Amino acid sequence: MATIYDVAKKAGVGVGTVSRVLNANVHVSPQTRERVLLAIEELDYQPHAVARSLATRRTNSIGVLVPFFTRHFFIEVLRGIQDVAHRTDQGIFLYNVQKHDQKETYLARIPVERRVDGLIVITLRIRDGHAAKFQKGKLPVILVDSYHPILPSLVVDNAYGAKLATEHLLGLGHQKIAFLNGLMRYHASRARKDGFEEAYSQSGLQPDPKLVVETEFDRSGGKQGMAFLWERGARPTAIFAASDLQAIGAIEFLKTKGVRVPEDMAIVGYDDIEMAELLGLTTIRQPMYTMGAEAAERLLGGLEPPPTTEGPRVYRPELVIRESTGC
Amino acid sequence: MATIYDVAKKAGVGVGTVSRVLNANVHVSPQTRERVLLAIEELDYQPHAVARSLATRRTNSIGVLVPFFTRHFFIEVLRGIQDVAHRTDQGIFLYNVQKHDQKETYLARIPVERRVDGLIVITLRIRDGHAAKFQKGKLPVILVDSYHPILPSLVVDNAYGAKLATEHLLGLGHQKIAFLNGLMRYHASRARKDGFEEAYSQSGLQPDPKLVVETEFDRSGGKQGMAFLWERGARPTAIFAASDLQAIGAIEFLKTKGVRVPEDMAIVGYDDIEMAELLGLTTIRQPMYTMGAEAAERLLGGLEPPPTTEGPRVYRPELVIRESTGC
DNA sequence: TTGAAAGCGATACCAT
DNA sequence: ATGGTATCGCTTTCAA
Repeated sequence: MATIYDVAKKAGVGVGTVSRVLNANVHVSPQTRERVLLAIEELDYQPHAVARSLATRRTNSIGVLVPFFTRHFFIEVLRGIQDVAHRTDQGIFLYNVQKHDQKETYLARIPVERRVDGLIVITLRIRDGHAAKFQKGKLPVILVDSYHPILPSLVVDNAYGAKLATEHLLGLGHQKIAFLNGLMRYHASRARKDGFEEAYSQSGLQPDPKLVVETEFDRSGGKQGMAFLWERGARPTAIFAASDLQAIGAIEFLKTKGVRVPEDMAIVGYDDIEMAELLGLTTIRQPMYTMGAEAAERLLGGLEPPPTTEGPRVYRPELVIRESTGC
Repeated sequence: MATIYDVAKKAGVGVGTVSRVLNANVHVSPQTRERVLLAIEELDYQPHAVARSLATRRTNSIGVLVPFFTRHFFIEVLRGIQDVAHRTDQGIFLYNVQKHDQKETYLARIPVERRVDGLIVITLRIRDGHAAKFQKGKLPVILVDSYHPILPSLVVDNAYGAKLATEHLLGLGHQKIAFLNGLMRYHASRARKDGFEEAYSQSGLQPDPKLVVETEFDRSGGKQGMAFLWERGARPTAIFAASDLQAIGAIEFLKTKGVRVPEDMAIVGYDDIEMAELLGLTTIRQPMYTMGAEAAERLLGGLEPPPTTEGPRVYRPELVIRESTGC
């Protein structure tokens, strides 16, 4: 494999000159540049990325720390990241977290290992200890769909999303709306609860606590949650589920009871996964691609100190109306 | 940031010794090892990955070149790769191809840039020129769901998959089976056509060419393909679609015609995407996770010269029977 | 067992 | 404008 020395020798110049040509440095005469370029061509030379990184102290790549369980969300965010990364000629280093301890080891290692110039953390919650280290350390970090007061964060307004969904249902004339929320240990669930209640109170109505249940965000969560409500005797006319998967699970359960959507029951999901469109599920869409792109842009653009006081960048989700709410 | 020199100084030893401790080299006395370990601890030292790579000429990471359009397939394969990569402490460098020219630039650059120790190419077809370069060059490559005679390849037996699907339908008594195939420029489509025909001929029947159509692998492809057959007057009793998305598109079209699945029409898809389970779609499942894991294992395990004569490793897909074929 | 020094392949400063 | 050389942070001989 040819090195910069081989090129220099072949072109009859010093390595410094070759480097200048490589880096589009102005201080090189057209003739020499030509000679160097020729030598590069003949040797089929390409600079060694690792050596270059060591010298420049830049790796030209960003790390993405991601939990695999958020497939759809992660894929979309990743698409956004990838687009701007590619545009700016940056590589993407993937740190996937499948088990909890992986997160810890990664978080401890990535900053010191310095294999990447910056890190985007998706969905994963960052503890104060790590946050402080990041802030002190020189590795820029940005959180997507996760929030920490001293780190730049991009979050979605969950309360607003829930409010949108609930208002939509209330606007349709529904008064008995079941709420299949996620578990309260997730911040998203708590925020969505607020949004749900706010929509109700603004309409002058009261939500029925008997129609609220908390389950896992997945399909069986929705199924079980709905079953639980049903057994309990609840007979809502509409459902707001905190995830599309929960909504789908609920629909599955309802089907066994002969309840049709949307004829007998209106339903709104959350996430706008691929299936939502297919099933005609009204849902809340989050700007995942945009968040990924903006995260990458901010990471690459400015490595300014994190704007601590600024608070997180908050994105507004939108309501996507489909057949499941009978329109 | 602490370097190995800081550690050496603090421990009162040479950098070589520190390096030996770091790399679990035997030639170091217990006492010195202790001292070094202590210094490392106190300085919170971690070796600089880039510098280490330059010295060892190993990056401890593998590249994954992937087209984003094969989302589900790619995600599953990636999960397999990630599992073994993590186990062997390797990083994953993601090269995503969204536009065609990206593939070319990546393929040209990755080998010389040497940012990774090996490369896994997913689904993308490799031209002879690149293949030859890879074979000559020192960067090990392995193809998943793609085949090139001089490169190690992991492929799925598409003919077999199609045969399984068709046999299933024939076994159910269907004689007029529509085949929504992919475009013939894809190898997969050609192989599946073979499998489709083989199943027929083994059963002593003849497929009706009027029931075969080639479309894109996506949902609208299925919709349009089915519409095309329908307009043409075709009235099959069953459908074999070359992708789940095509199957779903076909179902959507059929719904507009009042044709119910599976009552009026049996249907088999291909891929076993998430939605397939949800919709109760009988389909063909490919061992994606396994292929990813094996690809990574082979890449990391042996960097032996690619077994040219060996031919590709062929995986057998399996039939997953669900409600859409009325069982 | 250990320390010193020579790479690894680039960049960047300092002379010229 | 250009060449020479120190430097980046580590590994790995080579002596001692």
